[in-house]
Amino acid sequence: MSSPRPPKFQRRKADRPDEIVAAALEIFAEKGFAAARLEDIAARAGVSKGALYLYFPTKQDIFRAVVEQGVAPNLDIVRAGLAEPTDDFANLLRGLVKALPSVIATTSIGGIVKMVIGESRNFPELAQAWHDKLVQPALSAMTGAIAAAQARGELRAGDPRLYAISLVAPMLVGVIWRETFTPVGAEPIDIASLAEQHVELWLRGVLSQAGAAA
Amino acid sequence: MSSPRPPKFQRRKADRPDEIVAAALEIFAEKGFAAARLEDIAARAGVSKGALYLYFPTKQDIFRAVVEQGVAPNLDIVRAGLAEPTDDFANLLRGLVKALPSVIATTSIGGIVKMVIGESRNFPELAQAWHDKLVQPALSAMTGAIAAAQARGELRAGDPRLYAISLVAPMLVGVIWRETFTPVGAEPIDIASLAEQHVELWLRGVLSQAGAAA
Amino acid sequence: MSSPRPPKFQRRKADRPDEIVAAALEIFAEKGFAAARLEDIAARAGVSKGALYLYFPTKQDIFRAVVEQGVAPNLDIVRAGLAEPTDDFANLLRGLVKALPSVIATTSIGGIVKMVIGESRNFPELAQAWHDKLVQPALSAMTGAIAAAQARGELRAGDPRLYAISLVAPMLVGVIWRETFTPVGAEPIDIASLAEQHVELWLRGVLSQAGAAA
Amino acid sequence: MSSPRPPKFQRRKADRPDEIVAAALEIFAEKGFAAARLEDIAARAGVSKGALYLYFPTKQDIFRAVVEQGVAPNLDIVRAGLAEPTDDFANLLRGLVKALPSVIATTSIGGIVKMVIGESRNFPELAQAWHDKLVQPALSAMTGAIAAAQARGELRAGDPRLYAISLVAPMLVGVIWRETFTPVGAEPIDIASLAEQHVELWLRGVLSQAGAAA
DNA sequence: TATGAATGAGTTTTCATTCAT
DNA sequence: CATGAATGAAAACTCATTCAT
Repeated sequence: MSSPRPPKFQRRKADRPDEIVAAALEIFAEKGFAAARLEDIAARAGVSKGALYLYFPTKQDIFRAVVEQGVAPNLDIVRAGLAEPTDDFANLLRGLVKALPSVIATTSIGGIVKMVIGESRNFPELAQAWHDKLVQPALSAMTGAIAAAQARGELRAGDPRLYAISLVAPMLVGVIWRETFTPVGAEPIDIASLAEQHVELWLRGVLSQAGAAA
Repeated sequence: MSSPRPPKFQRRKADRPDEIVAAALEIFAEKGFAAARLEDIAARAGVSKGALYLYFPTKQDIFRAVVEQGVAPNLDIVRAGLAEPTDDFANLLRGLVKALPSVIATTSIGGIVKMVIGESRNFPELAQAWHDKLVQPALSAMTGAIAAAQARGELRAGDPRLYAISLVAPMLVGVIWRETFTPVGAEPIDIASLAEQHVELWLRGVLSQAGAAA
Repeated sequence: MSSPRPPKFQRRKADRPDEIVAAALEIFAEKGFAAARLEDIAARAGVSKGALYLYFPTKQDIFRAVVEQGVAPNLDIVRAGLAEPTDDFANLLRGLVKALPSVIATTSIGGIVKMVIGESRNFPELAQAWHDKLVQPALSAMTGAIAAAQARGELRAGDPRLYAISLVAPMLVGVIWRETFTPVGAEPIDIASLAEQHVELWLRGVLSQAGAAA
Repeated sequence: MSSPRPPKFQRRKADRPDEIVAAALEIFAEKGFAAARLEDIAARAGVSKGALYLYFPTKQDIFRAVVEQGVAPNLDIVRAGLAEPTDDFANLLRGLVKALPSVIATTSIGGIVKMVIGESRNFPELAQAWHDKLVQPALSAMTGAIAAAQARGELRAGDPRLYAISLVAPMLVGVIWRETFTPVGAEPIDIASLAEQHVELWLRGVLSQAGAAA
C-alpha cells in the first residue's frame, strides 16, 4: 500500500507493449521484417533488448502484433463507413473522401500497407487476415452498394467489383507513392486533392445517363 | 548406351548471369531482399553458391541487377507507348489497354513492383532509378498528353497529373493484388477486364461535355 | 552442497577486450593474420565467436588492437631509456642491457615483432606506426647520442646511425631466433649473455683510441 | 621431326615450374602463405590457375618449392665461404663483405627470410630445414673459426657462437628492414656500408690486444 | 597440356534469443 | 521486472581444388 516515494512519472507497465509495437511499426515499415533488428526496435521504444522478450516471445510475434494492431482502427473505420446509409451514393462518397486525409495522417496505413505487401509471402496468415477482415469486407460492401445502385438504375451496367476497385485504387496508389517515391525526391501526390478529383471523375464515369442528367 | 551420368560441371558462362538474375527475381520477389538466401537463389539457378560470386560480387549486386534488369523492358514499353501519336486520345488508351495483359504476363512486373516498394528504403537508389527512368517519364508523358487534350478542349478541366494517376492506379493495384492477396486465397482480379472497364469509366469521367457528346 | 554447475554466461565487460587481445596475440603470433581463425581466438579467450564482435567490429580490428597494444609498453620503455642522461655512454648501455631480459620476458615483443615483419605489406599502417612511433625515435635518439659522443671525441668516426644498428641488431636477431628457430629444436640463444658480450664488443669497437685507453 | 611451323618463341615447358616458383616467391613474400591467392600467383606467372596443378599438387607444395629453392643458392654461397682458408680471419671477412651486396641483390633473400620468419610456426619443417641446412652449418663454421682463432690467441676470450651472431646480425636486420620498413617510407639502410663499417667495428671488438696491436 | 568456370568446404560476420545480474 | 553481455545457429563470402572442354 505504502510505496515510500512514488515516482512522479511512473512508467506505466501496461503501456509498454503498445510503445514497443509503435516503435516496431516504424522500423518494420522502413526495413521490412527480416532486415529490421530487434536492437533498433528496442532502442526506438526506449527499452532494452531483453525487455522485448518480457512482452513478446519472438520477433515474429512482435511483427504480428504490429500488423494486427494495424487492422483494428481501420476495421472500425470500415465498419463506420459501411454503417452509413447508402442511398445517396454520391454524397456518401464525398463524405468519405473528406474523412480520408485525417485517416491517412493518424493511422500510418502507409507503413502497414507496405509491410503487408512486402511480407505477404513470408507471413501469409497476415496477408490473409488483412484481406479477410478488412479488404474483402470493405470491398464487398462497396460492391454490394454499387450493385444495389445499379439495380436502382442509378449506376451504369458493369462489373460492380471492378467499379469498386476503380474507385479506391488511386488513393491506395497515393499512399504507396508516399512511402516509396516521395522519400527519394519524387514530387509528392496530394492525396486529398487526388481523392476529391477522382471521386468526381468516378461518379461521372459510373452514373447512368439518367443519373448523370440529374 | 547409358547416358554417362550428367556432368557435374556445366560451362555456360554466357548464359549464367541471366539465369541467376531470373532465379534471383523469383526468390527476391517471394521473400524480399533480406530474407532471401543466396543458397536458394543458387539452387533455383542450378548452380553452386560459389558460382554466384563469379558473376556478382555481393548479394546486393544481384539484387540491383534484378531490379535494374526489370527497368529495361518496361522502359521500352513506355517509350513505345509514348511514341504513338496522341491525337486520338480515347483510341490510344484503348490500344494500350489491349497490350496490357501480355505485358503483365511476360515481364513479371508484379514481383519487381513489389520489390521496389518493399525495399525502397533499403535501396533508395533503386527506387529512385525506377522513379526517374520509368515512372516519372511515363507519368509526365501522360500528364502532357492530358494537358494538351485539355487545351484542345477535349478533356475537362482538372489537375492533369492527378487524372493520369486516376487512370493508371487500378491496373497497378491489380498487379499488387495478384502478388499479395491472390496467393492467400483471395478472389483474383481480372486485370484485362478491369483495364477495359476502367478506361471507359475514366474517359467518361474526363471527356468534356462536348467531347462526351461526340 | 554441490557447486551449482558453472554459469554458462560470464559477465566481464571491462576485462574482456584485454583478454581477447591477449588471446589474439598468441594466435596471431603463431599463425599470422590470415591463417588465424577467429574461432581459435575466441576459444583461447574463453568466449564465443560472437562475443568478439561485441568488442571489435572485424578481424582486422582485433589484429590492429593487438599490434597497437604492443606499441604502448615498448613506447614507455623507449621513453624511459631516452630520458636517461647520456653523458656516460658505456654505463648507460650496460644499464640498458641489464634491463633487457625482463623487458623481453614481460612484453612478448617476440610475437609482435614477428607479426609486424610478417604482415608489414598487408597492414602497412601498422608497420608505419611501429616505425614512426617506436623504431625511428629510438634509433634517432641513439644516433644522436652517438653523434654527440663522437663530437666529444669519445667515439670513433663513422656513420652514427649504422653504429646504432650495429648495437641493437644482435638482440633483435636473438628475439627473432627465439620465435623462429628455437621452436623447431635449434639451440636457443641466451639473449642476456648475448647482449652483455655484444655491448662490450661494440664499445671496444667504437670507442676512440683515447677513450679506449682510458 | 617436322612440326609444320615451329613457333618462333616456344614456351619451354621445362621452365614453367621455375617461372611459377619465381612468381610464387613474390606473392608469398608479400602476403604470406595464407593470404596469398593461387590466382595471383598464376597471373604473375602468366599461366592459368589450373596450370599450377600440372606442376604442383597443392598450394603447400608450391610454398615448399619456393622456400627450398631459396635454400639452394644460399647453400652454395655458404659452402663456398666455408671452403675458404680461415687463417687470415680479418681478410676473409672483408672479402665476404665485399660479396654481400651482390648476394643480396641476386637472391631475394629478403622475401625468403621474411617468409621463413613469418611461417615458421605454420611450416615447422621449413624453418627446420633452413636452420639445419643453412643457418646452423654457417653458424657452426663461423663459431668454429672464431674458436680456432681464439685458440691461436688472435681473438679475445668470449662465447664464440655469440661472437658469430654479433657479426652477422646487423646484415640480417638490414635485410629485414628493407622488407619491412623501407616500403612504408622509412629511411633505407645501406647494407653494404653497414656491413663494411660493422666488420671493422667487430674486428676491433674481438681482436685480442696483441692482435689489435698488430 | 592448358584453361578457367564451377564446386564446396571453411571462415567471417550477423543477430534473435538467453540468462546472470 | 529490466538489463545487456554472451551465445550459437545461420547466412554471406572466399578460395584451393576439380574437371569439362
